[in-house]
Amino acid sequence: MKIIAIKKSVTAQKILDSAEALFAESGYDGVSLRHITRHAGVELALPNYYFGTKLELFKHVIERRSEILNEERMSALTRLENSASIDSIISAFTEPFLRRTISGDIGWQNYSRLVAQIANSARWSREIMSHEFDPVALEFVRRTKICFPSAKDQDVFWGFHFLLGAMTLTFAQTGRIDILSKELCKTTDLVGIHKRMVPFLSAGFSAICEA
Amino acid sequence: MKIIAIKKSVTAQKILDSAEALFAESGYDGVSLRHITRHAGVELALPNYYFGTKLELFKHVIERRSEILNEERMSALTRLENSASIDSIISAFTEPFLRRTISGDIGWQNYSRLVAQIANSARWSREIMSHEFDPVALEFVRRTKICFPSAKDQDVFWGFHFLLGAMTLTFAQTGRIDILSKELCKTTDLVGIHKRMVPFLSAGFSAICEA
DNA sequence: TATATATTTGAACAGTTGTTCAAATATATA
DNA sequence: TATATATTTGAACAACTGTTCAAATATATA
Repeated sequence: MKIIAIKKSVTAQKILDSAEALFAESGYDGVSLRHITRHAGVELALPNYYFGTKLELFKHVIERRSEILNEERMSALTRLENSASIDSIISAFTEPFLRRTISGDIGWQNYSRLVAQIANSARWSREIMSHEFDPVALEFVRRTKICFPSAKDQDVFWGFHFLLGAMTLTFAQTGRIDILSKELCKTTDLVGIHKRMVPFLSAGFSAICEA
Repeated sequence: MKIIAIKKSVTAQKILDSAEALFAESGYDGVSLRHITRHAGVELALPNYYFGTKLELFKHVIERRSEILNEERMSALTRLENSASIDSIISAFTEPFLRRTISGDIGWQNYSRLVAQIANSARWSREIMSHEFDPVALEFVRRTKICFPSAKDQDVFWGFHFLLGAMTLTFAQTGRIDILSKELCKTTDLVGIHKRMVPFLSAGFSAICEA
């Protein structure tokens, strides 16, 4: 089965959509191929026909949108001028994810929740996150170093790490903050959150990267 | 089975330890009762005897250490003077976790990884995180509000949210940052990370909570 | 020591798991 | 239209799942 065929097959896309939604809700092991095929309205044998094993299906789910996200982030980063502020560098990294997630596309919302789980899992983080997202992450680090010429490399890497933690939990949309704040804060208000997140992270970077 | 009996039974503790280690590695659905009992060297029926269902066992694993953590955080927060800085408030919240995790106790390291996954999972976050950790979180918010009198409640809640994301990913110890930074940064160097994390988060809070 | 309670054992239950495959059907090619 | 390729079907496989329980054993109590 070639990639071109998968992209064109509506059956393959239905399987990916259902798998994405269910994996986002219950994780890799919490979902069976029968759950996925029932949800997608297709036969049990079809995931194997298009994607191979369950694990390969899982990786296809991740890759389908990481390709898009990587392109958008990379082009946003390279579009910055050399003297770009830390605010604009952070935004270049976080905004593509924000735009996709708030677009109303339920698929991107599921994907966000799924990535949050993967990023915080020892089992998946190295295997999937590193493989999918490290090249763009390194470009982010490179641009941030230019912004803070006196910063040590480690400071920038740890800054990125804190950014990633804050960002993934935000896009995970767990709803916990809604309960904690007695509905004062809404998990779904991603635009409002983003307006606070970028200044929060910018100040954090400045604090540890400026000598 | 009474709680007192569970705490005294070495079998019950062996089951909790094994469950904790395996759940941390592979999540709730990635681990079977047979994995747990084999790992613990006990019979399959014993988790049911001591804890009931698999889900109840899972919750016992979480509660065992959340009780300790909550007490230590709460007493660290109440020990602060009224004019405490944001640095000291954040430290009061994050240090107990740090101390336990770096103590060398592998159980606490497993617990940290497990909590990170739960906090970023839509399925578990509301059910478990809110129930276990919200009272202390609200005390953290209350103290932070005193620190920033002009801050809106929402700003403080979102600050806490970003803190939680950065902290959980840190204690998750996924090892991804080691790969990204080509071993320049070490996931296991929690003391070094904490020294950067507190200033990072303090500056973030100040940025969004000061008028 | 005799009796009551607590714990452990080993097996069984029905249902679910990922994966495979030959046969059937649909679609494209010549 | 005849032939080749792509896709779908429905069933089967062995292994694994959480839960239950009566019987066996160990421990405490009187």
